[in-house]
Amino acid sequence: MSNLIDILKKRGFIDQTTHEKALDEYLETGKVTCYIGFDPTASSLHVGSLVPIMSLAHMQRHGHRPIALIGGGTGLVGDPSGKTEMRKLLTPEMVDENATGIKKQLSRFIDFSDDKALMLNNADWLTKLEYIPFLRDFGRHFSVNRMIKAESYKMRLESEEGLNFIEFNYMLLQAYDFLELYDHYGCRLQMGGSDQWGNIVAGVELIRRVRQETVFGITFPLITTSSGAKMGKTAEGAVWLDPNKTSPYEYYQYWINTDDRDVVRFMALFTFLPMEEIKMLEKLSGADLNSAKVVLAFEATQIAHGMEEAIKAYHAAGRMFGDRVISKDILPSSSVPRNGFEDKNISMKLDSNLPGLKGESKMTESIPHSYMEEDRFEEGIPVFKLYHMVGLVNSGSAARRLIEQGGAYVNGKRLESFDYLLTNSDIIDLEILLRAGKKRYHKIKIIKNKS
RNA sequence: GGUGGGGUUCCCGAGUGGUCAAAGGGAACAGACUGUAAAUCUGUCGGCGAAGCCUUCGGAGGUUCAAAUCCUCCCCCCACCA
Repeated sequence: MSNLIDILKKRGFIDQTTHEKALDEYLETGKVTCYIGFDPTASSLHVGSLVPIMSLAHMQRHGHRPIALIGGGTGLVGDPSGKTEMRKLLTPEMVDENATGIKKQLSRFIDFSDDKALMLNNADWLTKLEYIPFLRDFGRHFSVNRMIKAESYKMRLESEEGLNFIEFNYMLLQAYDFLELYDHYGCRLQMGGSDQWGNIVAGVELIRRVRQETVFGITFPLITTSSGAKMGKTAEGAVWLDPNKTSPYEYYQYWINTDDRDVVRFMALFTFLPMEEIKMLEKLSGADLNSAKVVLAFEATQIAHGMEEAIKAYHAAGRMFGDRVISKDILPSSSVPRNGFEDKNISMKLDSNLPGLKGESKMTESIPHSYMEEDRFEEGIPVFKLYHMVGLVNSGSAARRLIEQGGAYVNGKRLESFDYLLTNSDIIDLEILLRAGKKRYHKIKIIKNKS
């Protein structure tokens, strides 16, 4: 009854499956092995990859063995599926480097100890393939007539840019991956984004042809925000899972800014909270949803960056935007602090985790910040330059615009002129708080000069 | 290899000698309204301490008082033909 497919379906993970009935039965047979491929196109995964990651985590939680397959080999070719443009070819060095980063991140979501999950790299077998034997053994099973009809190639076939041969090969390689994992790890289920359907089916058919066995595929829907944007994109670019590329505070903020219409859907996809509780959120509307967004942000941050970082981000947000009391009735399973700063237990817990620092001072570090020496303010610094320096805007011109449009605040006070001179008198408790627009903050921490 | 069509600011896309930092749209940013939401309206949207100046229209040269626009060579993409 609590079949995994049902659960994934309810949480919104499933777009299509191959032979659903047989797949259902297969998943009931006990511990099964499934895999998803990850492209090593960057040194970090981002929010857009969260659906596959979470689905592997769900698999593991239900006693199955996930394989995260790093596409070190396929990354050398580049998947054209659903892409309007050809991807830049990666060098082997880049692929290796990126694979390392990705591995680290996946470990936060999936437990790789004791072979409870595996991390493999298809470079291990793909780079050893020999052209002629490969063509003879596997190429003959692929119909070009069929391939060019595949939805995943369609966009490129119809585009100006076209599709070149190396990319056209991609499908064969991914199909071969599946076969390899089937042969060596008994893996009979491949999952992936909806753009992977063609590649997955190619693998299913290859295995049927060369091994006379049935294997399965599941695709996830492409997750977009209600405003139509791809998941995980902001003006600054992707929202990364690597805390050095996107800080936990920014990560938390990303989720806080979720569209009202997406809260329930995202909660189901990106947290592990029980569906019964998530369902209850449907009753909320208007500003009440903001409490739910706090829980969403907290849970998502906790999963990706750990409890400490989640709590820090939560408190930082509370200081900047005001604390929000979250009723116990909302998502009771969440361990989110529910009373803002009043929650003594949380504060104490935090203190004990951070030896040598008082909870509060450590917490503020969550907000983007930088350090400057006190004597730089002796003669004063033009405020628009400072905005540029700390990266709140991309140029002096942008800073001027921001200030002239009334979007810049220093220590909570709106700036009147772009060339206001910041001096010692603007330093409060060794800090200067810069704000750009409604919700971007940057804190300058002053380093006292030894006199 | 041949023929034709293309490469414009973040993206799409107009512009065929000066009035072009380059129409229009999208994205983005700011303000107002709000709930750190959406929608809407308004403004901004290459750089420079901003007067004016500097850099930009695939790349390198050239013609011209003046080039995104004309000429030469090169690179890349697409279509058809081989």
